[in-house]
Amino acid sequence: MSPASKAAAETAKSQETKEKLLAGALRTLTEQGIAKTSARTVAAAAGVNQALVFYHFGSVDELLAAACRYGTEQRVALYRERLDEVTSLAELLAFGREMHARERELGHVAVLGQLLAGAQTQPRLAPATAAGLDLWMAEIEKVLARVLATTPLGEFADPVGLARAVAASFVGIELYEGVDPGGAQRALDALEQLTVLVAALEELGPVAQRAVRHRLRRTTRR
Amino acid sequence: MSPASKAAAETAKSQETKEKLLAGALRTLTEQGIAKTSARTVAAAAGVNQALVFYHFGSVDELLAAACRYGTEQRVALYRERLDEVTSLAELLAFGREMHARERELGHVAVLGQLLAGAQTQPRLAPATAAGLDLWMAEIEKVLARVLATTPLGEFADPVGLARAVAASFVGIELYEGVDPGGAQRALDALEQLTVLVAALEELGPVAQRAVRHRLRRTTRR
DNA sequence: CTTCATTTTGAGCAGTCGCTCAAACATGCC
DNA sequence: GGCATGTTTGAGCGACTGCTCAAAATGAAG
Repeated sequence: MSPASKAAAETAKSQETKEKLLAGALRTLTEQGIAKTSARTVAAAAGVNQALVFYHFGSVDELLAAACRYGTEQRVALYRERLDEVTSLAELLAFGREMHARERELGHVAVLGQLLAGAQTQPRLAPATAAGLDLWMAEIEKVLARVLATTPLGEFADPVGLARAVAASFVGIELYEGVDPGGAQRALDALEQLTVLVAALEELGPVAQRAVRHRLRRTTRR
Repeated sequence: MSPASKAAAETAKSQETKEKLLAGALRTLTEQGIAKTSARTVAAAAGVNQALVFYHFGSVDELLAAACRYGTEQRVALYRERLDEVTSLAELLAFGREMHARERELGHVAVLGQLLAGAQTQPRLAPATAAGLDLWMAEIEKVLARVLATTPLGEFADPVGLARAVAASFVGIELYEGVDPGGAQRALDALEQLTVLVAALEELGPVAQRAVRHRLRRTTRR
């Protein structure tokens, strides 16, 4: 019986092979890229027969979609407790630096980048990629909402939109790092400097803050 | 004689076919994605024989590299004079919005995204992609340097790093737009709001500015 | 018209792709 | 043991890939 038709009744053996394939897919996606990620290469990385890809997942695209969710869930679970401790912009920046350094080794963001690029022209990949990103979004939103609540001008910021911007920009810079590592580092430094500038507003006196607030309200009123 | 060996002596006919192939490559890359961009599909889009790809460019990768530079040069030339008129942050934002809307139709940024993702695992694509992006970087740097010079706290910003950040983030958000258009729009809105906040600093009095400057100097001194 | 370099063509090669399938294997129930 | 269920395997199909090549078409110089 093909597991694609019946969602229930997953034996332990089946689940084990599935996870081998998922891990193999992530490894292949990271190390060889989506161009060289095929049923055969993934199966080889997982140490199983290539026909199992279709037995357990139905198609390569569905395997990749499942791998995207699988990998993202792993990462989010890995970072969640640390993320929950973040309450200030400075802590968020520190966390971002740490995560970037770790992800550069592990290459999971590159996986999201590969899938995002692939989804542009293969609509089947889009839902899974969006879902994988949404897992990140939800976490970032929570942290941003918390951090913004403690910022004097935070009321003008949109945590949802900012979370999207942060995640998407992060993927873009990660991709850029592949062709120009030095330039990408400089981009990150510049963004951090910009964030510090925004954070500096916290130390402004009430008069100056009111001036900024006025300006913001004026431009927000479209 | 294969044009790959001799750079000079390009007849008019040869150049015409080359440009057909370059335009075909851009169209295919935009409409079908890098996954379905092959010698045959590009040649079909260009209306010529597929063997000409190898006669004129030597390989598919070199054709894509040339197409990246070709397309980017076209776009930069298209926007340069308008970019030269930009002198303030507000004008830069307006230009960004206009360019984003136009590129969303034409899809050239998506081409850069496709190549950027492809370059992660196909090192041959990396130099051309980086070069194509550098053409943008140079223009953005010039504008940013001009805009920052008129901003009170601009001395703390790095035009080179910011140009990288802007371009890379733009590509990331453009890719994200493919899987979640609404989210991408919200991301852009949030970034614009953030920029407005920075711009609001221009209206601060000298005392408040000195406070921000002090804070910046302290964190910059690592 | 002949000559000759340049450009174009269609056929073809070796390799990879997603996917299918019948047959072998494993495992627990009677 | 027989039997049924679920899992794994290797071979193979048609389609596509990058690329080569001999032959045909082109067009300017003599």
